[in-house]
Amino acid sequence: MTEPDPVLRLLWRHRVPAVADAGARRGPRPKVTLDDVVDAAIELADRDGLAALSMRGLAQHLHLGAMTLYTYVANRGDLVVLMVDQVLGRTTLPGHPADLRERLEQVARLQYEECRAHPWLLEVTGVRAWLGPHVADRYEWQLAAVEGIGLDDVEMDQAVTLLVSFGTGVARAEQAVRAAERESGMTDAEWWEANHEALAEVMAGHDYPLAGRVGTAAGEAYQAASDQRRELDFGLGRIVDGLLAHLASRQPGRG
Amino acid sequence: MTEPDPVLRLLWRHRVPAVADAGARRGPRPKVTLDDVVDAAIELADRDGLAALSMRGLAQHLHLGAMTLYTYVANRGDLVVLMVDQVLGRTTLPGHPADLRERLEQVARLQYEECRAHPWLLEVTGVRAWLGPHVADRYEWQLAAVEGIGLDDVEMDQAVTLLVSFGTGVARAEQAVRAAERESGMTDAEWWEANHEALAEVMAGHDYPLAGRVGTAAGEAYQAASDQRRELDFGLGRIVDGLLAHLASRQPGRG
DNA sequence: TAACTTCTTCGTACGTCGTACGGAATAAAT
DNA sequence: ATTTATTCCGTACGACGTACGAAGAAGTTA
Repeated sequence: MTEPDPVLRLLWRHRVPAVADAGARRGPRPKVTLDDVVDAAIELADRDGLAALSMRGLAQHLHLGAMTLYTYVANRGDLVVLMVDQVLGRTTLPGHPADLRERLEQVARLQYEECRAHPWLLEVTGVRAWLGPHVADRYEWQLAAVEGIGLDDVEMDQAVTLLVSFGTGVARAEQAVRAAERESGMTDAEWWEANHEALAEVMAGHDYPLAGRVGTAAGEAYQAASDQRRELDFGLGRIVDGLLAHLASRQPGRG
Repeated sequence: MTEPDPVLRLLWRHRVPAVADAGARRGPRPKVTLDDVVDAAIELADRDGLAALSMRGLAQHLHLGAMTLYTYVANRGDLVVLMVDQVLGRTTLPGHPADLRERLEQVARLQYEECRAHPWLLEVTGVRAWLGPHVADRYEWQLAAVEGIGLDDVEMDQAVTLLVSFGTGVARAEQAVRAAERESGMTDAEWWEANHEALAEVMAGHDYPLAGRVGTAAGEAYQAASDQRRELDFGLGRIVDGLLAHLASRQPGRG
């Protein structure tokens, strides 16, 4: 058996009294708080993405030497863990509507909006679930949306996962477009303008009847960036239909 | 207007005759082919993940100097683009079953299996869609599964996106667990063994009735790694139910 | 007051990464 | 034989995360 992960104490620092009131401590007064560090990291990640968040850059933003950050956080991975929990804590969780459809949709839409507001959440990988207080709060809130509607425990988890992963997926597709634009420095339209000629030449003799027709239609429909939500609406409609039908098949007369 | 992206010619190299038959060329005979380079990169990414794939490591694997790779590929990003298209080309696309439900499910399951076989696909970001021949083939194949079932063009794209992003999402959740295990060097069970005590201490006084109950149930159910597919089955069942219901509401009597 | 302890701050340095640059080697074209 | 196009690759630069240890600040103790 190994030692427990020290990041746990940091994650729960605001809810564990013994950690919160540090009392009189030796050494120089810290220039900033851990909250400041994590907030600044979130700010930079919001602006430039998680990959562009460097320890040096963060330190400079806080007017600190690079290595000073390591008094607050053991390593970059732990910083990301703290960022995730802290940013989840910012959104106040709305109450669950009485209408079941609205309740289920809200779970997915909240996830979608949060990933839109903080796209770097989509870049986070390798993080053990169930770590921080706000992550736990969030899971509890999500489960409350599907509590008492006729699902067993495993199905509750599956339903939440389905809704959450769909909201995340739509946000990810949207973010992929923006990431490609940022990386190449040109919008989709500009890329097409610059490449459609070469693409036509290179694809000469290869037909994609469906992809050509549908891709064009979808491309035009999604021209207005705000219309990305149509995909969210469509998929969410189908998913919730499916979930409600599943419940109805269990205990007819409800829902 | 800027120049067309040179990676297009590389992507379509096997389908454009003028590119394929290089003819007599000057200079030393290349030690390897571009296909060799990309195949080796796929092999390394399969083993260690995309983040661990370095140009130096790949070059060493091919018994080349590090900078030699740049005669085959302009930069690492282009290499990843080529990897994606090339790995998609490896899976032979099955025919579409007559049964509509099976047809829809197959789209999602193929995506899931492919992401399981090549988890680094989940790490790929910022890639412009619609680039390579195999990506185009794939999109065409996916659309064929939903062609002629009563959806308009935009809905066809939405339905495919829904199925594909669900398959990807389940694979991603699965991969997240494996990534956390690899990164921390301990399995979920080992992590729990080492941390449940500290976690209980730090969470003292905070109740998560639903999360505790459901998380435990889900954790036990998913103990056997193969049971991750239960989530795929559940979600896919609901999604396809919803899609079929949507079609039925359009033109009753079909399905 | 002086010594000790503990804590924060941070400069230096190492090994990694992608890749810009330029030169050497090679083979076809002239 | 010379020119030209191409492959190969050693060196080097600026980023990255972070190990290490010194310098200094503030509380504790003698």
